[in-house]
Amino acid sequence: MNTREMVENIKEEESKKSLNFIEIIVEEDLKEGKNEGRIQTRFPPEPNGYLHIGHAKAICLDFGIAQNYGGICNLRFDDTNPVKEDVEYVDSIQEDIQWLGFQWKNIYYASDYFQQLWDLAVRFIKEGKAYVDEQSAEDIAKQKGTPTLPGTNSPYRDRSVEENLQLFEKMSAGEIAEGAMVLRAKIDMASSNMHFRDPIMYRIITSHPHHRTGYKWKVYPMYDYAHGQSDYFEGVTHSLCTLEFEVHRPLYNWFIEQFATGNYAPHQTEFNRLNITYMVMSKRKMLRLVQDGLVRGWDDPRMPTICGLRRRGYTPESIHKFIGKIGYTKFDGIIDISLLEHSVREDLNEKAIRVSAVLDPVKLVITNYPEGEFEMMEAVNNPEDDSMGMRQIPFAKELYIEREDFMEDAPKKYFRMTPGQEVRLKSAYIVKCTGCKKDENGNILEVYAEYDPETKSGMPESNRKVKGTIHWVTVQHALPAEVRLYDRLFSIENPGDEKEKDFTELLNPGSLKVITAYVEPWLKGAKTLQNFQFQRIGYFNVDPDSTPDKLVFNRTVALKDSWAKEIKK
RNA sequence: UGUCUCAUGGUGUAAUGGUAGCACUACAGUUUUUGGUACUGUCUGUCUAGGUUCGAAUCCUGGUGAGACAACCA
Repeated sequence: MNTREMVENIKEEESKKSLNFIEIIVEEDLKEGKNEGRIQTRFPPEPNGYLHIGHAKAICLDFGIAQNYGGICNLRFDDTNPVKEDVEYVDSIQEDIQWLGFQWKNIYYASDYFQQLWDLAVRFIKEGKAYVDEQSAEDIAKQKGTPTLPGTNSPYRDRSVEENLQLFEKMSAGEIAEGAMVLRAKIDMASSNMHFRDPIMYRIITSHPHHRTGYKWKVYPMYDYAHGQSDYFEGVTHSLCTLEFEVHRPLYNWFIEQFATGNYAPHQTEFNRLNITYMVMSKRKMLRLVQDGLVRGWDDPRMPTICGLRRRGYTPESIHKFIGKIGYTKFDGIIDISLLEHSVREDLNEKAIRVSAVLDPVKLVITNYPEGEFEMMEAVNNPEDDSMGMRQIPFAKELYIEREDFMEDAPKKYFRMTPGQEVRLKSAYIVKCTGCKKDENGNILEVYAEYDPETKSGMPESNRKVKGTIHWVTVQHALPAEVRLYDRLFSIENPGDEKEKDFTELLNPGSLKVITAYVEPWLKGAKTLQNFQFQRIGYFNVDPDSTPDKLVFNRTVALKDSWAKEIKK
């Protein structure tokens, strides 16, 4: 293929790649010359919890759009509610975004705009578009009506501008008790959109310090008021958020229209939020898992948090692959978890060193192998990638093999160790099983086999066709390691029951099993969070809990396993 | 008996009036120093009834179904 053809191919590939509906909107805006061809997005988390896989979807979009269309993406903390927020979360959010491989242009805080927002609120009051209400929260809720019934006006709705101004000043000065007054926008209590029924713009919070401004402010702006204005202040062109904010959009626009001048206005577009089968993904529930001690922390490998996934062994690339597969639409669906698991396998298959680890050991004695001797075998690190090289592993007379790799009376389709059958010991010799020793209850104590010295891996005779290959470690050299078998991410068995019952009752109870396994001796020096594939078992990484004396592995995900069914037949 | 939004195989997603395609799952086969990986194949789809059009998944109308909205949360 010549260069021109290659270029044509690439062009063709590019044109085949279909755009999602948001990219189409962006391209159209660009074509129409909106905002002078400027593209600006933001990722606006509230620092009240750790980022999870659902945020990764938003992050990939916010940062991705900016990257692909020559725009910028800022990180903005939506920190307008000091009751729930903390610097701990501010730090973890930054770490996780960077771990995913994204870098914001600027870092902003909604709290940076408190003065600006307050001044603007005063302007709203002066223009008769806002008023101070001193009813209780219950009364305000009652007057709000229901989605099918219009609301009624507050008795304080028609205060004079002067009085409103005075009261708002008092609220802001800390002279009014928390909950006693709020500032509301004066819109339409009969609107068919609940959010237009005089939404609250400011509430008093004096009981909690703000993580950045301390006790300086006594009143804090609400989301609907603060978010759109912040977007406007920053020059955001595309404000991307999830579907549940769809009904907020008219209000988002209304607030901006009240004061915006010129041609520029940010535009909100909503996409479907990420749902994965069985996965617990609400911040509230995740907080409970942490607080109730059901997990070891936000980075517990069963958590769907970014840091949990990282500790579990997920790579940033695997998460990108996953997000790339699910797409952005307006359809509120639920992704099968197998797509996520496939994405990690796909990535780790190319990166993880293959390692022998015996999880449920039974002793195999090579009866014709010299006593007390051992030799080093060369093992391929990764058959998918020669550049990952080879490693040396010891071989000796006494080995551990997987208990399930021996069957005394085997069915036809069983290709592993059974008396009279040849099997290959991975990277070593072909051996022929000769029998086993059992206790009085029929439990297998030892398995016996004879090796063929001509079949050492790499020698011509080793090319002999043998149906089965099994993994092994030597009794003498093998390293015991703690292996944490995480079934799945923390999951609920039956999401349908969620509303009826306490969700902690619905959690998958068997999601963590800790066992001791025997691994290749060189793993003692393995680095934390490094990924391995344990032959035929799954992908594992070295947990940060490991010490020089004790290796700890987490199972990232099991290998796709089709042979259990084969044997049944 | 409100407003907004959505509806393509089991799941997710393309086709932007012109051949319904891709991925996951499931199943079958080929290769293989692990039955993994890789490759090949099979099954399965436009919610419904009308209309516009030479032609509709796509546009229009009516049904049906699903989700969001009634926090001093974001």
